[in-house]
Amino acid sequence: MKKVSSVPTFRRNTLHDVARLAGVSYQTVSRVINHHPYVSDETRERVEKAIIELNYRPNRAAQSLAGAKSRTLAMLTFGLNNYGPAQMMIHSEHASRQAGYDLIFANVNDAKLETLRTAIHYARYRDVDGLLVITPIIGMHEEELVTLSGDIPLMLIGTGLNVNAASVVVDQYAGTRQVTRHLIELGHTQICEISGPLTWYDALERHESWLVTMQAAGLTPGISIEGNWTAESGYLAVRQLIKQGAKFTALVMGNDQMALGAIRALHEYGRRVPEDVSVVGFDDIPEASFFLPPLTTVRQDFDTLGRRGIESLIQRIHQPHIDPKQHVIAPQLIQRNSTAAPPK
Amino acid sequence: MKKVSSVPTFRRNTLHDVARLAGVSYQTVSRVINHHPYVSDETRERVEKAIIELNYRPNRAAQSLAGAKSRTLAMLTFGLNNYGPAQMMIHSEHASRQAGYDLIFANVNDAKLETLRTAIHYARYRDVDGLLVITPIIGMHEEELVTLSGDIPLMLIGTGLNVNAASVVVDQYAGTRQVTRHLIELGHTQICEISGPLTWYDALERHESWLVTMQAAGLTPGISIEGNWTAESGYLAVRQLIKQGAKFTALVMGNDQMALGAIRALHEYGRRVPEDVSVVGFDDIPEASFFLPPLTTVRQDFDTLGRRGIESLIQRIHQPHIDPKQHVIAPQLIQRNSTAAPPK
DNA sequence: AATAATTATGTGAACGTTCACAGTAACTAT
DNA sequence: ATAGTTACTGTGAACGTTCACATAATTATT
Repeated sequence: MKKVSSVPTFRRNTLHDVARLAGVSYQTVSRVINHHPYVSDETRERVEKAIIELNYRPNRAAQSLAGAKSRTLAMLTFGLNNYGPAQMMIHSEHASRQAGYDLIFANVNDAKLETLRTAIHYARYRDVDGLLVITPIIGMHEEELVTLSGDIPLMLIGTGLNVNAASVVVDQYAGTRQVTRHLIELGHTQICEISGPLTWYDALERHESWLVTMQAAGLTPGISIEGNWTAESGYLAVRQLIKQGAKFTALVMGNDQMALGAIRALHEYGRRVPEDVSVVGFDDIPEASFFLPPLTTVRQDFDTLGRRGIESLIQRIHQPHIDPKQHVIAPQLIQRNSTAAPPK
Repeated sequence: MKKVSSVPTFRRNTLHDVARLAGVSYQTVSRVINHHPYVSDETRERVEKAIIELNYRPNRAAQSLAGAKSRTLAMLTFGLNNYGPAQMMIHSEHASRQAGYDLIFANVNDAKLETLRTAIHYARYRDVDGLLVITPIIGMHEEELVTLSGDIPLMLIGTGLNVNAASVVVDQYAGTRQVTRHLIELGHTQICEISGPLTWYDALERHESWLVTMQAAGLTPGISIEGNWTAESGYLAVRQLIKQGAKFTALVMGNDQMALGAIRALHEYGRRVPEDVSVVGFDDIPEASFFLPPLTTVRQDFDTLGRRGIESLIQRIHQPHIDPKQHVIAPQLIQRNSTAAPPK
């Protein structure tokens, strides 16, 4: 004899069930759900009671099919392996759910137009109400994204400053300016930089900011080497710097991981941080304060970035006619012990 | 005069459009999409051509509403701030999409039954085909989850060993056994442990494994302190250990971040790693090889964990009658330079 | 050769919701 | 009193798909 499943079959309650219990029509229930005006207080209360009693929740598929909002947002992510994008995603999910929206993800592995086109097309068929795209690298076809998304409200996160689209970004210039000035004020004049990959907005903007800040202070920028965000690339770059006999008393690193690699390389060559060389990072990952020594860095508030992105997107959904605006978030210098005055 | 939007309205192609172009009924198109038998090769080809020409993609909402599979999986995550859960999520997303499923996320902030009930209820209304739940902590009500999920195939990730449900886990016992034996073989006899929070399976199993391995080698386990996965907790715990005069030549840390904190604490007290004290971590985060010194640790393959989770879930969807099975993934000892023979 | 089984295609209904419209009752202004 | 609003509620159709069933064409079986 076959074993019969004892799992109770899930009976979905519908508008009609609620309507029956409340003694109204299904349409009235729909109105209550969607906060329409023109429902009497008395009726609303009765319906709300029935909704709670039946533990009713609207079927998203039906809502979506009936031409209403799908209450779903799509997020296209790029570079999820990196701390920044991953953090943005986590915080976006949170903000999204809090606002009553579902969030579906699609991670994009390259920035080819065709890949993006497919991803957006997919989102359209999903009937999403809005689109959040993490565009950290240059050449992610921002203009085409705007075109492709068509009538779906679009929001970019972590894109370049002054990109002409609705977006939320951190002011990388300001971050690097602060940290570079900090080094200059300590008395450093020989400052090298190991940047992130210059195909990334963040890296390019930090690099430019470092150059500009140095020049504004009347200093000659030291050597700059391009890394790839990993600790290893920071390690290798600093070794290279030392091998080729570069003179420096401070290093501006592309991010915290690269700073970690730099510290290790310096250690191997017997250069103490911060006594011989000052090192600064970027991001303020949770571990940064436990490096040897604790790292001076720039905090990017990914929490705010993700949350603001979602909030602005939802606002755009409700008020599509307001002109796209770029929200700029200020980063914050975090002084710890990896920076000090240069040796005499 | 009102400005007219120049955005071309997105005209969704439907089954009927494809049917018209191919000269068949909509039902036949549906059959082709769903790989039903009983479609002649000639017809199938014609329909497939029409699908490509119109760039047709089925509307998920309609499919879902019509009672078919939704081709959507839901993932309930817990502790996304931690490296492990975040990695699992990223890799699950990837595997999921590769298999043609959408993945929606819901992060759960506590393990209360009520919270879980809400999350699952939500997934049910979403008509998901399967449910993937990250259950890293003890008391996440695994049995209730099985009940609550009812007829929706359920898969747990990162839960306890020997939990009686379909699941994918890493063998934490084996990991800690390897790393502890490694220390013992180097000659250490005084080994302390700073564990992760013992409400987590991973932490508890590693703790037990450390105890058992020590005893099996005829050694008395040193002091054990409970931390909370953060570098800070590792730092504080080691300071406490030193202050209370504990004798140890090796430390088994709950994870890599905690190991980082431990190294810093030891450094502050002038104890060298590994000459005076050996330190081991767990996870093998990307930065681990750039710690000072590079960290000996245990690699957990989160890639495989996430991918296997999705694959097994999809398999369960297709073959629901196969008994739930626990997949165990072996971790791997990674020897670097934070371990050495104890001082004489 | 007739019947049954298999293959191939089509038709109507249903899923659970919103939209457009049609009412009715109550209140306001003439 | 009468028409004109305004507030509230209800009815039928539609969204794009799959399911259950019906039918037509072909092949297998007796």
